[in-house]
Amino acid sequence: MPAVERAGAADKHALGSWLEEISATPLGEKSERAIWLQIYDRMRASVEDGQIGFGAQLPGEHQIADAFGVNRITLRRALARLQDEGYLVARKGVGIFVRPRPTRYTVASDQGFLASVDGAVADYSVRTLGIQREAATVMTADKLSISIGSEVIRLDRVRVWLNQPIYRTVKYFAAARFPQFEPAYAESQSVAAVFRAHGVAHFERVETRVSGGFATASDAEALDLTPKTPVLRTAASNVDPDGRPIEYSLGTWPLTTVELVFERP
Amino acid sequence: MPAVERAGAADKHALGSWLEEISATPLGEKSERAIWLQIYDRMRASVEDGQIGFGAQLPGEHQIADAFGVNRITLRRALARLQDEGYLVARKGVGIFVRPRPTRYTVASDQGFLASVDGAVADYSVRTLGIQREAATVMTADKLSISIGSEVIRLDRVRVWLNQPIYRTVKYFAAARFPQFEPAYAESQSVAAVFRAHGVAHFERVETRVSGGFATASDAEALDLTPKTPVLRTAASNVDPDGRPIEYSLGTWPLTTVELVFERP
DNA sequence: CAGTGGTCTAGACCACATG
DNA sequence: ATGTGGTCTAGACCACTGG
Repeated sequence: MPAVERAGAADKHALGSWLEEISATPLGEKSERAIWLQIYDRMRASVEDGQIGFGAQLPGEHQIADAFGVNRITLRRALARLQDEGYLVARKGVGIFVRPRPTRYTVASDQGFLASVDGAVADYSVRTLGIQREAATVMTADKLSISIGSEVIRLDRVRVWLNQPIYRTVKYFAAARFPQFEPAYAESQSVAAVFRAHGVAHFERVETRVSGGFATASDAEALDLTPKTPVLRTAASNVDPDGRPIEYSLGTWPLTTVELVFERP
Repeated sequence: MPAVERAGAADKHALGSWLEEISATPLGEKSERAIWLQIYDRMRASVEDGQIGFGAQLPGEHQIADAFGVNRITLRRALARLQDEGYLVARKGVGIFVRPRPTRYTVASDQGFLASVDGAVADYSVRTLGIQREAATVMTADKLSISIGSEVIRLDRVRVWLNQPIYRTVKYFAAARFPQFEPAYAESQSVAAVFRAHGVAHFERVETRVSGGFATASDAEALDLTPKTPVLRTAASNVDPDGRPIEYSLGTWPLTTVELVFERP
């Protein structure tokens, strides 16, 4: 299911003219700039200028390739790059869609999410993808200071901005520490509320690690991205006032749509 | 010029057998895993196991494709991914080389570089790519709290580990603040020493921003990467004890070879 | 079922670096 | 002059999704 409803039939007509417009001017010599890069330039500008709306479905690849007078493979290189940058999503068997993305998105990683966000708080929400109990792996056991195999709660969520997924987090908690996790979370959809319900009034982020990688299939599904697209990954640990770890959180962000800010307090 | 001298003629023979080995077992059904991914798996494992040494030149693309019995384009998808991950570098007109890369590389971004590094300090060094004076742009003027167009010093460097570039930084300083920058830097190759020579004994990092992008041509040259490969970018500001900005630093890191650590002090 | 994107082949020409 | 990687074409079949 698309994060944003796809454009209706009325927009389909508009897309025909969009394709005509964008492919009207002949492409330049390939010696100056590779053909696929020229197509990339035009399509990117077209998306950024809003000539084609968020959520709209593009014409088929064959059709676009024909309009530009290039081979489909050549066109696909341009599309691949636009997908890497989060402008487009390809859904196999369905089509290619314009992916809503902020031109730039800034979040201070050592604060709570809503406190650090630019713009209206009302535009943001959270979508819970899953919550389940499982056995602690070597990594989660280490990060939560519990024994391997003991029960952990795994919470899979996506932050949403204007109906568009911004980033995904998979959070781990020691089940023994939060026996009422599920009901408390169901009420509020808030981890901080679950903490409060268990007597943890404050918590603090002690460490954040940032690395890069490529979107897994589940990343792609959660973030409305094409699989294997490059992403930013974060790993963060939160501790309670006594310094005991209470949360280990893994984040995945589309590579080029976010800027993480770390400030010295 | 390669960062690591390429393997000599003796290794060329070894590479012939490397190719025979890696392509000996027939590829599986493409329905199970895409052919290019199967080739990617094998080549990556081969590089990680050290079956092919750092700096060695691979056989030509046509030759590798023939050995696997696949089309060159199919092979190139595997190579592209390996380049994205920093395992290989392609040099147009020359060949493809195994790129030395640490399996994982951890650096605490709010400390000095050498203080934060894993392993022997002696293995690390810095290579200065350029140092020049230019007019402050809107961005650098803002970050250094100086007026647009006033003189700034631009220092372009690469951090090197075991002869292999790890990351690139482009640093900006207000020229008025450091009149003796070039001679002081020439002596020590150290920015901290330049600061000390101008009476700045201590400085502090106040902010680091992390984002993602793709290697520019100069990034690729400095880091020994294939152009357009995904990278991590950092932007950091350092201030003197009075809180005045003295350095603005832009870093570029191969996407998957580094982990940045931000700790709460 | 028809249409989509994903993969693969078999060629070809080019710009580039090196000997 | 030769060999390299970079680009592009013209086909083809597949798996998947939706009506």
